[in-house]
Amino acid sequence: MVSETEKKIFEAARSVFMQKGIDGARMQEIADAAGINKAMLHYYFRTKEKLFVAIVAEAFADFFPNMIDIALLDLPIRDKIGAFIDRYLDMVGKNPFLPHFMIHALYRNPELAGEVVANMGHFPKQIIGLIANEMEKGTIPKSSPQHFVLNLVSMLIFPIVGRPIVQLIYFDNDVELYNGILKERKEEILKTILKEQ
Amino acid sequence: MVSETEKKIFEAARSVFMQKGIDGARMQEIADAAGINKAMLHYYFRTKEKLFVAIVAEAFADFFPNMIDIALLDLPIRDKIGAFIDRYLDMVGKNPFLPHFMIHALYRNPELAGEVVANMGHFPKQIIGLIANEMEKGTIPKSSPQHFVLNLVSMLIFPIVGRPIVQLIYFDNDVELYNGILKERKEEILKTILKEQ
DNA sequence: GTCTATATGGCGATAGAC
DNA sequence: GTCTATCGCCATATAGAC
Repeated sequence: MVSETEKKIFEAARSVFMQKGIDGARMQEIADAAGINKAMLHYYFRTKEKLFVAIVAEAFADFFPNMIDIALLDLPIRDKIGAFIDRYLDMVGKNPFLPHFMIHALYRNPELAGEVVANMGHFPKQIIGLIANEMEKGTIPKSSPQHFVLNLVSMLIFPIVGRPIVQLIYFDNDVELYNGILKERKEEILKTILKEQ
Repeated sequence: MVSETEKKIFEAARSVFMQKGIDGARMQEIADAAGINKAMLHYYFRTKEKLFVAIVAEAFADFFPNMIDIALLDLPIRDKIGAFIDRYLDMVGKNPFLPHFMIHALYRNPELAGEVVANMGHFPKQIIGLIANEMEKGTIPKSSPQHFVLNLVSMLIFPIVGRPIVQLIYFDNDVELYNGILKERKEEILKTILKEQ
């Protein structure tokens, strides 16, 4: 049983930690966002770090199941990869801070690897196996399944996490222009990894 | 004229800020790493923020000239892109924290965009122009030069900045295995963006 | 469970002797 | 220029009334 107060704290903490990380976040800011006082944060979560770990664990626990069930869809591989891209961009639309948060959290807190692994199930093996299978069938270009997946997620995620710098350097910090580029990414990624001319 | 002490402070600050960011860094830690006391940091740089901005500006000011002169080499485009990849991986070898630092610094401090732009010269336009030119010549597959460059830097940089999470999820946190993967990236990236089967 | 008030320590920054 | 000592503040965390 989870109280209303605990839920409000959790939502506020998610918002603040996602945007500022554990170092940049302030317990007072989380309390304000939750509409309660600082003492309640410690009553429910004891320490700032425990609260942060809970948010990280939730983020990863939500992420993998949300991505993996696409592998189960009965679709041609091109559509399946397209759905994978759509799903990711949809998650990012709902929470623009998620990609940077996941990367930065594990970058600065590698000791949280255990929390992450506990929540990812068979996600990686399923994805790699799926790709290897399609390569055998000849429906996608034969190469290393690991590199294929790495290429896919790189071209999908980097334009998001690197947005502030890429948008600035290559697109004069033009937000609308960059939004347009992002809309074109799906087709561009598919054409590139499937090596369509 | 820059004193020895100032140099030592700068090197220590670079090391600490690169690894921990401005929020995670402590002036005391920088002073210890420099082998001097906290008061000297403020004597030379007045505030933590000014010191941080100086480090960010230096990082970007070093980066672009180091990457752009490859465009001037008289090489076939495949070799030129290969040299671009080599140069980047070489920089990362010397400073593994650089990619994440550059992205995170601008992510959390977008107001530093001005510092960055001031130091990047004509880097972006030169790169895009070079690619557009090669597409006209037909030496690389015709598409959008912007997406081509975005694909290239994505496949190059994401496996570095996302290393903690990618290595964990797809490679069981096996450091040696992941080092091997990174060594294969150059050929893999070239084959993918040039759409070689 | 929820609040106010406070303990406790660490932070960036400065004063001032040398 | 370099140091020690310290200021003033703000952070996390707790005590204790209700």
